[in-house]
Amino acid sequence: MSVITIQVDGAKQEVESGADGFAVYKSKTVVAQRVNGALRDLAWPLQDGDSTEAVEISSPDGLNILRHSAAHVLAQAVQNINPEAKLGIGPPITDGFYYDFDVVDPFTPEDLKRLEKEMERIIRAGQRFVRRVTNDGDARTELAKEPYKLELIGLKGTDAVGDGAAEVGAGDLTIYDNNDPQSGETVWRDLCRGPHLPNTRMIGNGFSLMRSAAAYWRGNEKNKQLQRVYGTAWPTKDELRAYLERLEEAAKRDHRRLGAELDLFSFPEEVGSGLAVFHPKGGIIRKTMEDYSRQRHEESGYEFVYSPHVTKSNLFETSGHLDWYSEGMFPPLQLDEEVDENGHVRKKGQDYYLKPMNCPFHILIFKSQGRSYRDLPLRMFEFGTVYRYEKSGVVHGLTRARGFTQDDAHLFVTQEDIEVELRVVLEFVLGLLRDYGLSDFYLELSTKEEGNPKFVGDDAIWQSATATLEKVATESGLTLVPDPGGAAFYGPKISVQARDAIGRTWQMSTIQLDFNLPERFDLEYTASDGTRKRPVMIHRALFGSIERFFGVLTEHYAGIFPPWLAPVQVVGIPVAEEFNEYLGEIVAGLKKQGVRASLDVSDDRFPKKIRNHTKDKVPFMLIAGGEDRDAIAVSFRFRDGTQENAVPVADAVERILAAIRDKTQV
RNA sequence: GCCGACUUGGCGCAAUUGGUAGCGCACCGCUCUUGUAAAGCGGGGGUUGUGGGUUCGAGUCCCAUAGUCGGCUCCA
Repeated sequence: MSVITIQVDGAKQEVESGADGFAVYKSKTVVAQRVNGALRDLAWPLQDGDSTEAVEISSPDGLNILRHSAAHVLAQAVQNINPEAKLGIGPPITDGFYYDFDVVDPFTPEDLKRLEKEMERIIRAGQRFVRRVTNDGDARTELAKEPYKLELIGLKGTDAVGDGAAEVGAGDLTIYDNNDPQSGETVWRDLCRGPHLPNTRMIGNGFSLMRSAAAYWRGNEKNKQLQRVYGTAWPTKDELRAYLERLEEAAKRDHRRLGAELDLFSFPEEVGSGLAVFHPKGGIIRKTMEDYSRQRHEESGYEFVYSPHVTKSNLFETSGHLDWYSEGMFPPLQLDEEVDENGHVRKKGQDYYLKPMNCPFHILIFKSQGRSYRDLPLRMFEFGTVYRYEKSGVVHGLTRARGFTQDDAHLFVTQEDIEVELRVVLEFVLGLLRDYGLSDFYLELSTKEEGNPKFVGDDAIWQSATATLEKVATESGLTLVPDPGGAAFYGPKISVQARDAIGRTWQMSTIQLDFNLPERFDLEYTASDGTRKRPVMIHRALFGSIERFFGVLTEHYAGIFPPWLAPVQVVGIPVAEEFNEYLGEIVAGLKKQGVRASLDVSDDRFPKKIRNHTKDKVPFMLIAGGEDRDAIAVSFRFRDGTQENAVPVADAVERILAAIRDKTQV
C-alpha cells in the first residue's frame, strides 16, 4: 500500500492511499468533511495533497447536513406510505427542513404522526447514504416517474434553479442511494448533490415534524401548489426540546396574544380584516409613543401637516401608484355620476380612492406656492393613516394590517444637500429608535434590479442615488447588507433592521431617495442664481407604521413595557382598608406630577391585589401597612416579584419620576 | 389570492358513535379582609361566527359566507 500526504484540520498527516474521511475522523460527532474547501461526504476518497477539515454536527454546515438528511428520510417515509407521491425539493432551512410533495390529498396532522413513526423506523435501520455520479440520460431514465426531478435536471447549471440548488449544483449530477446495511440493497434514492450524513442513525431522536402547508412549485404563484411538510432536527433530543421551548417563549410574547391579555387592542370582526381598534390601555401607549415622536420631530426642524384619507383618482394617476399598485389599493368609490332614464350618463362621475400613501399630498403642499432655495430643506411630517388592500392571506395582527398610520415625512432638498440631509436623517432615526428601547441595528441597502420594468426613471440617476445612500450608510459604521431588487419603484432606499430582545430582526425605518415623483409632479424651486431647479425628495418613516412598531415593541418587551410607556405606571396597594388614605395621598401626589397612578380600593384581599397587578405588568407597586405608615415609607414592589421595604416616600417618588423621565426599564 | 386547519358566555377550555350545552377565570351581590402571586358563599350570562341544507333530532354531518391561525405568493 502506498502512502499519501494530506492536511487534516491544518496538520500534515500521512495516510494510506485511498483513505477517506472515516479513516481520518474517528469522532462520532463529525458528520462530513470539507475537502479543499468543498463539503464532501466522509466517504469521499482523499487524494495526495488534499486538505480536509472536520464538519462537526453542531456546526452550521453540520446542522444543514443533518437537516437535509432528515428531509431525505421524510421523503422516503412519504413514498413508503404513499408510493404515488411525487418528489419536489427538500432543502434545509433555519432550524429545520422541509420537503415538497405532489400528492392528491394534503397531509393531515395524523399523517404527520404516521410519517414520524415511519421516519423513526428508517432512522433506526441505519441506512447508509451513498453518493453515485450519474449523467443526464441515466438520471432521466431512473427518475422517469419523478416529473419535478426531471425538470430540475433540465435546469442544472442555470440560475433558474433557485431553491433547487440542493438537488442539482454546478458539479457532477449525483444521486444519493439509501442502502440497507443488512442486505446492502438500495431501498430509496433521490437526486441530490449532498453531502449527507454517513447513515440515518445519526439523525437520532432530535427531530420532529412541525406542520404541513401548500407551497407553489419553485416559488411561482403560476405553478401548481405542492404539499410541503416542515420539520425540525437537532443533534440531540435536549436541543430539540430547547428549540420547542424557544418557540413557546416566542408565542408567549406574540403581540396578538398580549394585545388581548393586556387589553391593548382588538380586531373586531364587525370592522373587517386587518383593521384594529385600540383600547384605552393600548391607546395610552400609542399616544405616548406619538407624543414623544412629535416632540422630537418638532425639535429637529419638521413642520406638521395634515391630509385627507380620500382623494380623486388623478392624484394617484400622476404619482404612478394607480399604474403599478392599483391591486394593493382599495377599490374606488364612484361618486357624482348622474344617469338619465335611458341609462345615458348625463354627468360624468369621479373616482375617489382611499390613500395608500401620503407623499402626493405633501407634494401638493410643496406646490401650493412658488418655492425658493431658501425654503429648503422643507421637512413635512404627518401621522398619516393609509389603507392598503392586503391580500386576505397575508394580514397578520398589527404588523400587516389594511389600515395603519405611518409616521411619514417627506423632505424636499436641493441636489447639493442630499448627502448631508441623509446623514442627519439617519442619525435622527437611530437616535429615536434607541429612545424606544431598540439598540441593535444593521442597515439594508435596497437597490434596483436590472431589467425589471417595475423600476422607473433614468439609470444614471439611480446610480448616483444608490451611491449616495451607500456612502451615508457606510459612514454610519453599522453593518450594511445589500438587498438587490428591493428598492421602491421610484428610488433606492436604506432600511434600518432592528434585532429585538430574543434576536429576531424587524425592518423598522426606511429612508428612500426619490428623483421620480418630483419629475412627475414637475416640482421646482428658484435657485440662488435665479434658475429653476428640481428638488429631490426623501421619504422616510421611523416606525414604518405606528401599529406595526407598537406590535414590535410589545413583542420586544414581552408586554413588560418600560415605565414611560406602561399604561398604568404605579398602583398603590394597601395592606388593609385602613391604609387607603395614607397611600391615597401618595398616589394623588404622583398623579399631580403627571404619573399614571391609581389606588387599588377593590374588595380583593391584599395578596390577590399583588397578583392582579403583577399579571398586568404594572412597573411599580407601592405597598403600605402600619409599619410603612409609621416610618412615612412604602414597600416598593416590582413586577419581577422583587421588593424593597421601608423606602422613604420621597425616595420612592423620586425613583418613579426618574425612571419615567429617563425612559429606563425596570 | 392559493392550500390546509380552526371558530362553543368577556378570556381560556369541555361536551362518547348526531340525543337535555358544561368548567375555570372574569363579571354582579353578600359576608370577610393588617403584610406579599387566587378568601368564602350565592347569582347572572351562550338560539355553539353567520346563512342555508340533511335528519324525528345538529355544537357534532353537508354547502356557502365571514373571521382567525399556519404556510405559499405578495408587501409602494
